Amino acid sequence: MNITQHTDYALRVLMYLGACPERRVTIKEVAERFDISRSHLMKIVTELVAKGFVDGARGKGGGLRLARAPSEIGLGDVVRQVEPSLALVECFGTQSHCVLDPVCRLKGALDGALQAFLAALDRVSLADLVGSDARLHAVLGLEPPGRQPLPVTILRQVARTKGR
Amino acid sequence: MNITQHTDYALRVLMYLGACPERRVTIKEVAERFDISRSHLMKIVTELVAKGFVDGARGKGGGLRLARAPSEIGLGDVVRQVEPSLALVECFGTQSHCVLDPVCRLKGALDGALQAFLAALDRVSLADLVGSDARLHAVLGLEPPGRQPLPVTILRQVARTKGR
DNA sequence: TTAAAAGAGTCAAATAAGATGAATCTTTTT
DNA sequence: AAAAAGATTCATCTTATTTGACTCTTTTAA
Repeated sequence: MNITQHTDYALRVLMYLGACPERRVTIKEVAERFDISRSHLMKIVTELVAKGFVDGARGKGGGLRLARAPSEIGLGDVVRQVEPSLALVECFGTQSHCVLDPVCRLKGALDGALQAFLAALDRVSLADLVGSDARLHAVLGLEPPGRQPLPVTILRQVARTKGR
Repeated sequence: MNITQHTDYALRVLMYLGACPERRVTIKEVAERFDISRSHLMKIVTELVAKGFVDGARGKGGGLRLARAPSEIGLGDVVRQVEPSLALVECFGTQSHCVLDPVCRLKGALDGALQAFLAALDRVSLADLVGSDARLHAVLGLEPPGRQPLPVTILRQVARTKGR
């Protein structure tokens, strides 16, 4: 059982944006920081924009920022909307092929567990993940909140050393 | 997010066995009833035997039966032991490649949700799934509890009509 | 008004996990 | 001994996911 990297990265992008509330962040910057391809990350971001989590601006000086306050972004919402499928087993779909289906209580049990899973995530917001201290900034190589823009050239060098 | 069919079938096999406490059931019979290949199902059963959920007997007159009472088999246990991986995201493993890892609270949130998921399953036993009524027997085409052995020839005919 | 920055979209390919089944081996009972 | 039944091994097929190149569109700043 796992969630897709797609969803995983979506959550991490939101964390990155939550850590930089004072400016717009470009996809390129995030891609280099996380060391993944820009094209790949683009799809994730595009979806986050479409689903209303992120506000994207085009053109020179554009970039990304959270569309809502971090405290208003629940992890459960993100997972529900971004994860491609929450059908734990085949029979969650419309037509099951299993002979047990008509009387099966397994489906109900699994669905209950799934709801418990999502409910646990609902209790956590992006604000909880980002926190108020500067540790996240430090790890991301960002300035403390309220300082100058990011020195992109340095980030590029960091990315180069791993080569991708 | 999904659990593997492997785990799904493991649970269904246990349900089948739970519905037939009075006799040993062969893998072939279960495979035909669920319309999946014997070889495939074999691996699932072998694992259930190795993990102590099922008691398998070889030789003529052999077959499968539950190794414990249905009320003593919790769904959480089964999922924990049978599902190949419960690492929701990459960073659950030993070495994460994510820059956020040292300060990441996402991992904790996801793990909390996973524990809630498993805890919900812990509250359900195989006995809860099988129930005391005859509905499961009916769907499986089995005799009501305490009657003669299953007419295998009929089951074979049923399986043939779908061809596999 | 034009060039550059940046996001959006399309397409195809590479991976890897999972699912599948054939063939053979081993054990046990009649 | 023979048949029944589970155990093991091996190879292949399938599919979701991951990946990234290439091109298009929008928008801002000079």
